[in-house]
Amino acid sequence: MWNVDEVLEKLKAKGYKLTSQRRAIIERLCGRKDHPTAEQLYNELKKDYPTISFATIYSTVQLLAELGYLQILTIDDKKSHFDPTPDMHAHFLCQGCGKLEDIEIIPEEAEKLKSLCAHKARIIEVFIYGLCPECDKG
Amino acid sequence: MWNVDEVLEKLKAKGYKLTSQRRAIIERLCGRKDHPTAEQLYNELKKDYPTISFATIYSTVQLLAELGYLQILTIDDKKSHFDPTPDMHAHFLCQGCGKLEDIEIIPEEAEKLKSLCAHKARIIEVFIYGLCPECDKG
DNA sequence: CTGCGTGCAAACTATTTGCAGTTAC
DNA sequence: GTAACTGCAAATAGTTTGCACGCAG
Repeated sequence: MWNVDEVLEKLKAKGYKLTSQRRAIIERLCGRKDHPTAEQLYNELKKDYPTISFATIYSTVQLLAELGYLQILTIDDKKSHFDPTPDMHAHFLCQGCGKLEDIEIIPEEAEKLKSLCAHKARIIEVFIYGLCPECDKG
Repeated sequence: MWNVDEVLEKLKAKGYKLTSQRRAIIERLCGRKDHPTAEQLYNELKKDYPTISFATIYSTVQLLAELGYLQILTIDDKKSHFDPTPDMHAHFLCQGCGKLEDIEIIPEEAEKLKSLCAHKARIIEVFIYGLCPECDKG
């Protein structure tokens, strides 16, 4: 898992400006295990940055995705979820309650998946749809 | 791979009406190896059904997804692609040219993926993003 | 000082929805 | 006959964009 300074270094090295908004977004994402949407981030950041905008959030998040620090998940067809954990894992979406969870993939398995594809694979995503134990009961 | 009659039977059995539009959409999807978008289907169907609407296409496609005859792919964050092939396989999206390809997964591998998840898995999707050989060259 | 980044609002676009007319059964 | 389906148009909502201002380097 990356830390804030590491990402800021990289941004500087690539010639991007270190604005307070970018810092705030990176701090907000650092170490998270959940998968916030743009709206969620916006609401959280608004407390400290009342004027922050969706434009800034989307642009920063795209920047982080390009640098490999997060993935923009399209598992939910309504909105994007941001996943700041770079090591490969699968995602489970409960079709009952909409809960989104991480599922571990052993590295060996991940390697096999990568080798499936003759082309140069940059990113692999595994999405599993189903019912979580609670929704399965009801 | 399913055939048209099989799907029509199932619809009838479930109490859905067999309209000419549904028939046309199912016929149009049967045996396809590509992954058309709603717009693509719309343009193709317009030739025989000049009054067909997106509402009908979307609703029929959702119905087919519920019955397990196709998957609605969210690999492309702009629009949905419909995949009428029910056997499990991965999808590759070229980030250069946007080309969408099937990647085979051996059944054994698919089973392993399913067992990753403690919950009841209905659908598994594997999306691989990268560059196709042509785009990788340039 | 210079240009990248931000914030606002407007634009965009794929998909969904309401409703009146139509059709399968 | 009647409930389900269709087609149109309008609504929806997440994301993107244009532009003027502000701030980092």
